[in-house]
Amino acid sequence: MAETAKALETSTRILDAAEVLFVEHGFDATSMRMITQSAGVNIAAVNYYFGSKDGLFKAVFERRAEPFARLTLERLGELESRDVAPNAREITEAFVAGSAELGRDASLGGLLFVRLMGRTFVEPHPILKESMPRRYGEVTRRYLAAYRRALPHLSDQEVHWRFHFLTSAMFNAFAGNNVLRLFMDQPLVNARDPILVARMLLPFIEAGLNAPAANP
Amino acid sequence: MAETAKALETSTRILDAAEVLFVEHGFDATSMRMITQSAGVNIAAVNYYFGSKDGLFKAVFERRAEPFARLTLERLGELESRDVAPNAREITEAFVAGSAELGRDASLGGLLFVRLMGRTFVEPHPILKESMPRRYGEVTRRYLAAYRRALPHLSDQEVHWRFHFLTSAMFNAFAGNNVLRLFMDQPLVNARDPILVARMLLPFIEAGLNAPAANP
DNA sequence: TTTGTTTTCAAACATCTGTTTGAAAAATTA
DNA sequence: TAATTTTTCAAACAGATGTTTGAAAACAAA
Repeated sequence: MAETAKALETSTRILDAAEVLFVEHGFDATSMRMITQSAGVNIAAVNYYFGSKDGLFKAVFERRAEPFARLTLERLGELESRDVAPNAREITEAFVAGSAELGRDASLGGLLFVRLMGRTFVEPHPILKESMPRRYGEVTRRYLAAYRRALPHLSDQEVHWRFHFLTSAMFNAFAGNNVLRLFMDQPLVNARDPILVARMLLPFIEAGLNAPAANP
Repeated sequence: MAETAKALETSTRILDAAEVLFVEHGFDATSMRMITQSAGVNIAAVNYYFGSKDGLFKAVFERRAEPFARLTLERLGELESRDVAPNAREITEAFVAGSAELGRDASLGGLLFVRLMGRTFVEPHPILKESMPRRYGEVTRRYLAAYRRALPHLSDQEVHWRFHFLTSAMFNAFAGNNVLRLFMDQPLVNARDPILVARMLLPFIEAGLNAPAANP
């Protein structure tokens, strides 16, 4: 199945609709009927093309996973092919640029995938347990190694901690998961424009990474 | 209703069970039957004491909201009553200390509430729209003002952005929402111990806050 | 066209959802 | 004690959930 042009168009419409709804409402709060209605297809189509709702979720993720991994690895590769070793700022720029690029190009899923990532950290769906490390293991390992070289004053452990912090800040920022939006009536900052977010984010992260070690 | 000792004990058992389950599975994926079964009470008890599932969620939040707001405001108040103006590190310590304290004291909800907060940024429940700004508006305003004074080289806007970044990193760190946990098979960093998290977090955030402005 | 495959569709499936009911039990008040 | 209120409980409620069915429609290959 899913070989003809017709089938491809239908399954794509389902993926597009599901992506938006999963990001907006989360996995559990998004029903099959919401998805199929939004996609303009029959309810049975989801099970026909993706087997189950879980299968659809996985497919939604898989479609964006490769471009994202490719983009971030490409940027890092360019950096490391130079003759001078990249510093923390440049490595971060490569990573952020990949995300921002993804966020700008609608054909790559736009900001939706970044937001979906942000959700997934908080509520990881069991079905991704296996595919995520396979897809992003290399990305993570290579960025961690690059940071390690750029930050010789930090231990392995502490480099991992800081990567944890920077990705949290980054994904939430791109997703617009703003504390202020929740805590204040008129938040001053509520933008999701990837360019603006990246510009605000970079000085913060660069300084945070270069900070002295916590361990004495 | 909810005046006798018996009623108080029952409603507390419901709140405790619901808190754990909401944090673990989220609002939608947690059913009434899961909650009442875990609490050892009849299904109807939730509607009897809290009116509805939404009402229960609000009650779960409200129970922890006041102690958290009080703790963070107390720490800031102590700082500002000194004769020297606090710097960014000290202000952050006050904020983080409040969260860590909450995380350590089980009677205050332990880490559960911090994790629930983390979830709420990503999937804000409509029922909190009104109560959150009322509860945390003052906390946010006072911390933002303190940061503003401690970071005169930053605009209002940029202070807000950095507060956004620091809270994202903080809540995710305390909640253990680790990118590495999702991306790698054997994450080096997976601790949720508030003391350790706070020690790793502080140098990163302090440096990030003090970083030069992004705007030229 | 005829044959075979792929795709759509309305309807029904069993199961789970949050909520309500009305009576029994327990606790409190008089 | 008896009268009254508060709290529990099993059962049922209407509606939504993901999934399956089997036939009709659309398409492709012969």
